Amino acid sequence: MARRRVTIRDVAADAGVSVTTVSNVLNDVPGSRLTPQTQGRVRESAARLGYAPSVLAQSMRTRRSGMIGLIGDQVATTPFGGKMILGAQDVAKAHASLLLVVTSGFQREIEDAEVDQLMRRQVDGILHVSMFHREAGIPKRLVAEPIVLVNAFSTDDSVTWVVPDEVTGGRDAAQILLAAGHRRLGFINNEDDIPASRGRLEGFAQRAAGSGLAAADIAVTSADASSDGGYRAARALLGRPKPPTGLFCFNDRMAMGAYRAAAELGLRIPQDVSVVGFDDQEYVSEALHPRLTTIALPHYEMGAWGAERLFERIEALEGTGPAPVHLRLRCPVIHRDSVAPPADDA
Amino acid sequence: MARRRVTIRDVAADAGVSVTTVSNVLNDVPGSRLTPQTQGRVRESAARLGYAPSVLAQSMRTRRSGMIGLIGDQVATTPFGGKMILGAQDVAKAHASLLLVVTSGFQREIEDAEVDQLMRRQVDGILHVSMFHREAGIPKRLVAEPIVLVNAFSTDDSVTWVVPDEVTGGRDAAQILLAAGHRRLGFINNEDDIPASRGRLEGFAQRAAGSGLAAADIAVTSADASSDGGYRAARALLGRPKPPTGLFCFNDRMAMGAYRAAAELGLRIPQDVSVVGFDDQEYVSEALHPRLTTIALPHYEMGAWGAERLFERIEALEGTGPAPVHLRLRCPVIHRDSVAPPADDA
DNA sequence: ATGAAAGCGCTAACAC
DNA sequence: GTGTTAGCGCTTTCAT
Repeated sequence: MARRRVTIRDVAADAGVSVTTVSNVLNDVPGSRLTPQTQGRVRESAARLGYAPSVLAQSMRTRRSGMIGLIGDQVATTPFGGKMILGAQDVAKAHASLLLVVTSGFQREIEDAEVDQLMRRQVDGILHVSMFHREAGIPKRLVAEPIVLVNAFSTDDSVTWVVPDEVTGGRDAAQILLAAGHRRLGFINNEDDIPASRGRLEGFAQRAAGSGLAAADIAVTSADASSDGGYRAARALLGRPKPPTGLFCFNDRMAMGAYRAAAELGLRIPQDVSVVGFDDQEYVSEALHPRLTTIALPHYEMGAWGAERLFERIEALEGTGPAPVHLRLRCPVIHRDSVAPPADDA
Repeated sequence: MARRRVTIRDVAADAGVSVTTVSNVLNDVPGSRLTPQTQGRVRESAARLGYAPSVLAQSMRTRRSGMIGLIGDQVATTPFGGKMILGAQDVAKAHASLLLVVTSGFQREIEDAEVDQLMRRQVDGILHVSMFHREAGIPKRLVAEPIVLVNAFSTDDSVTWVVPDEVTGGRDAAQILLAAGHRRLGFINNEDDIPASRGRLEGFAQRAAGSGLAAADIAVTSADASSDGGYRAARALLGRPKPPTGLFCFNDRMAMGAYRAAAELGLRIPQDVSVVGFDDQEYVSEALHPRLTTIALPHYEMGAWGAERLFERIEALEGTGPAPVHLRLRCPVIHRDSVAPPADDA
């Protein structure tokens, strides 16, 4: 991008005014009273010359780069990561900012180096986004800088973060099944002990217990969070003497396995078993047949909310910004075709 | 990120030398002969003070921002887009550069505005990446700037681009089936007339015809490129009197539908029908049962290759860069479990 | 109502 | 071997 740029000087010369004036009219600076004629002349020159201010030079003076850094563990590669990026990007755009995206790949060393890069480029703030809901420490150099955690939380209360509300999600899943009339529920959880599995279980168990169901009618198992894991667990669960008629799966992929298990057992969905997934994963929940009823993760919203909070802190420049906020964002229920009332003889 | 930065001046003062010396040491400038002692002192001061040069200031002087712009139609959101970004990012990193990612959402107006943003920020070059293989015009303001098209081609020969080699992919798909011994082939194509559907068909037809099969034994249909579309087409195809034993689907999602059709028809995969997909879409090709044999799209590689070419052009600064190159990148075959020899009585 | 000039942090001629 | 200095393109006091 070498070609000689048009600078503010060129415009000034062309309009026969000083650079100050050009700057003042183009940024319509509050205190300055320019005659309409001058303004007109300047704008006309700028337009005719195709002048576009150098953001670099501006940043240098104003000490605001108009960029926010987005550092993710792997975020760019994952289908969900993209949504968070998009949310952040849209908000950044509204604040005349751009996103500088870097990836750390979970390694602290790389993360530090990337953070370094971002700082050297004077980003105005940092969005630290995680691929999956987890706890995250923030690099020591970043405390005191504007930063917000997206899809991750911190035990350090001074940092702002947003995560999905897994508990309510689990509760909603149970509720969908209960509302359809199911009296024997099953939950196939992820065997990894992570916030998502813990939260979804908590919500599910809470709601199920609160429904007056006998403990024997609430089955919880866990398996590898994959299609195969879901298949095996569902196979076992649905093969029991009095199998659940309403099945909640930790995620859509496990639900995919459950579909296969049901088919092999001669069980139709939703006539014989109802299934609820989680994640609303593109190309799977829609592609399954029947289309999967599921709970969506609010990725776009988390990205957008995080960016919004970040700009708040940035724009409270120098001053003491707003107090840190922690948000558990509601996971929307997506009703599709995999839930129906249980068969009468169930 | 307001906090007073350590500048080169601070280091110079601390080390008792001039800023030039600091600059020379830290960038180990070729022509300059510094005593080891000076070097040591400077480095020590820099380290102790935690000095990190301002990339902004550097860019201003050197007229290189160390950033490349990545503009995508929707790229950040899609699972494949992430891979391209990652490829580009890795290469950028190797060139001490960062990616400025913007999204145009297919609207020319927005694209122009975003490009504008990028230019104003003095990106060193632009990667124009498409969500799916297509033809793309490049914004008029960008001719003459370093730019390369990723996953898109241009009829304008002066621009460098890279796309997947769909034809060879289609040929490979046919080859997999043929090699397994199938003598009745079917291809469920995407009904949209796009480079991917055209190319895959061309390759498939070519190879199939070259195998000596009777035209009657080569069935080609097309449908909506979704799970449902695949289902319907497969249902029709496999329901024929002498159905194909080897089925190639335009993409993995259609293959997903074909699995369902086969199941309903009482056909086992791969014993009764072999299936080959395309795209190697995460979470679907692996999650299907049996795991889907497919042709992968080289997204990461396209991103990386494109970035590499871009840096070539950028680094051939001012001089006449290398001639534009056009590449059709081979799509790797992923052998999994959905292909087997046809049953003897087939 | 407009302009001169300082300076943001750095690099690169050019002196010494 | 090392230092002085002039910008890169812009914003912002402070004069006038």
